[in-house]
Amino acid sequence: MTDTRTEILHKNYEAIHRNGFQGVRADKVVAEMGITKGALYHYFPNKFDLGYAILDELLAPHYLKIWQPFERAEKNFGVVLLDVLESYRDFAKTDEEIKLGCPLTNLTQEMPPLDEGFRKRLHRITHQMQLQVETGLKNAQLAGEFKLDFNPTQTAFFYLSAIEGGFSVAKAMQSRAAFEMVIAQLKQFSEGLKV
Amino acid sequence: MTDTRTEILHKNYEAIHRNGFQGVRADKVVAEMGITKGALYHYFPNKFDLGYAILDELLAPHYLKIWQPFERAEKNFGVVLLDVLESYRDFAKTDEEIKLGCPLTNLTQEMPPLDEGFRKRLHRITHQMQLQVETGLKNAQLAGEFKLDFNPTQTAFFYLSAIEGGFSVAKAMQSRAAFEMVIAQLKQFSEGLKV
DNA sequence: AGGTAAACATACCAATTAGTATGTCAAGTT
DNA sequence: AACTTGACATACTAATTGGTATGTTTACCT
Repeated sequence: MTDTRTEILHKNYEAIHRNGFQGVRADKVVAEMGITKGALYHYFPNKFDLGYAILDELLAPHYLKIWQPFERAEKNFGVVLLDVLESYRDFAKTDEEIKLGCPLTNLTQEMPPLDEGFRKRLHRITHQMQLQVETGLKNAQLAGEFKLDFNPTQTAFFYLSAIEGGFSVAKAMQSRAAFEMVIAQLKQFSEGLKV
Repeated sequence: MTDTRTEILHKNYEAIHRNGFQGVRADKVVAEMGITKGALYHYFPNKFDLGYAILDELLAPHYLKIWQPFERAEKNFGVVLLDVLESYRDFAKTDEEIKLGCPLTNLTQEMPPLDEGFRKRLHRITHQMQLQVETGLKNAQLAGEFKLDFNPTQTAFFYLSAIEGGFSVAKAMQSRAAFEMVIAQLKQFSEGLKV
């Protein structure tokens, strides 16, 4: 059995994913675990710090890990891309996950205007993801994979946008097929970049 | 001076855009207008119906109008695309608007798991937007603009995803430049589709 | 054995929330 | 002139919220 703090983090992460941060009643979440507010406020001073911990300890590591393969891309850029896209597909493999959408995007829509702590953290995670892709693209370009006139920074933003956007549109449409189509198009797009 | 109901709609729309639906205190919003809850509940039976009215009367018409040019696209597809992208840029022309993000995406992340009425409406709006793009792409294809092997449905989803995703990433990064980069890439992508 | 601190539980509270019940007033309608 | 109706305002409530103050228990340390 996992320790209480970790379980509080995970259960509240799920609740946030389902209801949004503002929709979560943190004490009800822990009550469903069979414990009380006492435990919650023992480990976290308040609701926002609980949210920060979820971002720092769960979300950030998870997303950085998904995009990590890019950092080691060179000649094999195409394979790496397929890897990452596969991770994302795994990430949203059930219909329910499609309906809930991307946790990062969810929070990015909800929180930045409301809280500075969330804003900074979401900014940093997104920035790091973008850098990971950009690094991969640059390495691949140096390795001669891509045309020389292409712009790695722009392309990195485009990859991020298309994937996160695809996740979002799939949520709106409640259709995994929509997400798959975006992935297919993204692969095609990447082929077009090759030298 | 505009009538009270319309003003309630607009002011609450802004509040939702800023705080999310769950974050809006509808009575405070009308209080800032100088009126009271009496007026609010006179025109709308409850908070959700107010939300529905905002979707039906403000958001849906707005988005459908933005994407409408596609429905008349043929040989001029490139021009039409520039038109729509320009509308989007207009839509997010201030830094503040970038920071708040796309109202449609915001609500799409927040509401569908919480309420069926929102879910259906957001689904329908997105679906209609996708159809508009798809129609344009098909017409352009028939007019000989595109390669025959391309898939209009997939491409329509891709356009939507990239644009909405670009908006979302720009919000996370608090950078209009990020949005501009995605738009630039999308234009380039479209060039590649041409015959 | 006595003391201390971590890990919770219990009981409570002040503020806020959506929503309601009732009242008022001006503009038509008959 | 009496009556109705639409357009609000005022005052209230029941439920919920995040958060706190105060136990209690168990493990550990000396």
